[in-house]
Amino acid sequence: MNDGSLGCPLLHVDMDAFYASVALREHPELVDVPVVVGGGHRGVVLSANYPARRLGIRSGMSGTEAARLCPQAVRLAPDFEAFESVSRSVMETFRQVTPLVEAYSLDEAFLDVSGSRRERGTPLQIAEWLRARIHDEQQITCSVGLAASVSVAKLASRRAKPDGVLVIPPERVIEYLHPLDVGELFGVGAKTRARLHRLGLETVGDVAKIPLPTLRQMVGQASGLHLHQLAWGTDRRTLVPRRSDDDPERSMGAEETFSRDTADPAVIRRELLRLATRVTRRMRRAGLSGRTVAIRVRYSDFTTLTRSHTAPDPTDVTSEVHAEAVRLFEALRTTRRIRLVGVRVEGLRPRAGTQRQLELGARERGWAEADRAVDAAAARFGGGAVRPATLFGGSRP
DNA sequence: TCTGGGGTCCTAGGACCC
DNA sequence: TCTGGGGTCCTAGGACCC
Repeated sequence: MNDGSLGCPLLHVDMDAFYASVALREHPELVDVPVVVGGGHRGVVLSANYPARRLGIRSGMSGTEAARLCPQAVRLAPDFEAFESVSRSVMETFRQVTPLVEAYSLDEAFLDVSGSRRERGTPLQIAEWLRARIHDEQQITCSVGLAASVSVAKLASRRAKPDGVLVIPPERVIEYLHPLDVGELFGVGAKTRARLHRLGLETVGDVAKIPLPTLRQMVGQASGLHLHQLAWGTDRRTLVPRRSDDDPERSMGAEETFSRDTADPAVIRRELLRLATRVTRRMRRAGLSGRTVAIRVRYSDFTTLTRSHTAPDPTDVTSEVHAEAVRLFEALRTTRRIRLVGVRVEGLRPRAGTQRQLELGARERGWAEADRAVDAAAARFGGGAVRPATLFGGSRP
């Protein structure tokens, strides 16, 4: 059977208004009214259902603006445990079709079904089967783009939304791509789009016609080549089936916007401790440690800076990461009001067994043991059960 | 009382090494 | 008395993605 999808074995599956759709399963009476997930005090909209979108509400928009556009919209708090649980189930459904699944985010995945034809049919048949399964099992809809390359499949799913499928066969890629605005390309955001427009390049076709060396001069070596390939639909990006132990996360971080800006060093140190605790706990759970500690500081005027320090040895010890974060912060010698702080550990690698433990002095070994005890207690009694003493009693900033 | 939180990758300059 | 020239690491910033 040839339904036109045989040359398009790469699928991009994208859940429609994912967080809102999952949240609405618990509130069927709200499906036809505008609903927004997130967007509380100082927050942004994480997801909006289609009635809300029709009023101009978009994810990423500030809650204030969403409320202005639609004061009567119902606001629901995000339930990430529910989102993650639905996401895991959906990814499992994908893996029934092919092991080549890249879980790109909670609500998106790339699938390579080139090896599934004999058992499962054409790519288009597979796409429709998946859409039906997900709808039956999860009561949410998704859209699927099919193409010969990852980036074109990604564009196709966007065009298929909501609740649709779009096949872009290889011989139609150019005619499909070239009239699009450059900003539609995967990887071209607002800044690059504006820059390209200023250079007279408005459509994908405009970019395609520029000689590669000229393009590279305009936007840099790597982005130039990438952009050129995207514009011709020839990018060679392949699926990354799943991060494994050989390919761990490269960094882990946590950050938080204060409910009110603060210049109080004690409040900031305490927040750095909360964040360091969160980050290192996740690192230890994943068996990772890292040498570089970075902090991020956003002032009330939204200017943002980062400072980092790389130590000779990796660590996953809360007190060490916190101490470095405080050192970096104090080196700023700032008295300005601060909106957000963040802590991130970079250069993560699998923890080298007990090797470092043997080299540690008694004091450090003590901290590492204390962390493990805290982790164990947190695992039994919940994340908030055991905290450093300085986190008790202090009112949340 | 505009503007979250989690990430990845690239660039550019300086240090340092061979 | 030669404005070499790679390569890697570190730091800071920026763009982008969901």
